[in-house]
Amino acid sequence: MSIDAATDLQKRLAARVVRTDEFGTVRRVTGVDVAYSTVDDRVTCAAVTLDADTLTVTEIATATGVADFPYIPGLFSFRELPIVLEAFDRLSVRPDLVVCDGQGVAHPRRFGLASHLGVVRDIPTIGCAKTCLTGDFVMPADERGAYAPLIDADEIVGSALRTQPRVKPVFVSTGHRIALATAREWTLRLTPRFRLPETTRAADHAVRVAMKALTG
DNA sequence: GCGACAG
DNA sequence: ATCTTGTCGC
Repeated sequence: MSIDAATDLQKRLAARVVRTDEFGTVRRVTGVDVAYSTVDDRVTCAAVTLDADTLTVTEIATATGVADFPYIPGLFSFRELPIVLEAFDRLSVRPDLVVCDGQGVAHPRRFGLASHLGVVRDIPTIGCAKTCLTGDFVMPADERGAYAPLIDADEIVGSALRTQPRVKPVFVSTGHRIALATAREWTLRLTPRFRLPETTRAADHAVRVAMKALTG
């Protein structure tokens, strides 16, 4: 896939993103994360499902492959989505919500990894990134739950959300089938103790374990 | 042209 | 993303 073709595809698929709540009771929430090998060109993804009430792990699925698309800011999903889909599709139970380690519509063409995954699998997704890709924001107050709008081209595309006091905010945005305010609520619900959502932490941990099993 | 730039 | 030990704190 060429840069131009990927960009064109994003523009077309971005029109399918739904930014309002379109889901019922959330019983299971899945986190996905990808890790890169240092010894070869393989990438591994872990999709870890948690019980939404207890935040305990109920299922782990992993997949390993080769990343053929380069890392280009703005075209990130073309690099990670293939392996993410492989791991996600191995889950025996379809989750009600997915949290991605990356942006949703807080993206130059409003189509980050979370939106891409949400649209191609038609599932509610949240983008929760550790750093900002595009847009401007003022630093939210230093208290859990404080947030500031992330604005790009005069449009609110996400929120800089403080999940814990004295830590940097995370960048939350609609992935697919969820409103921004609801995405913030779920992010807070998933961060009772740490900066990042338990889903992301569980996926990060699982992918490291899987990666180490391949390497040593 | 210059600076910015998810993981 | 990854290269990377110890160390501070609950």
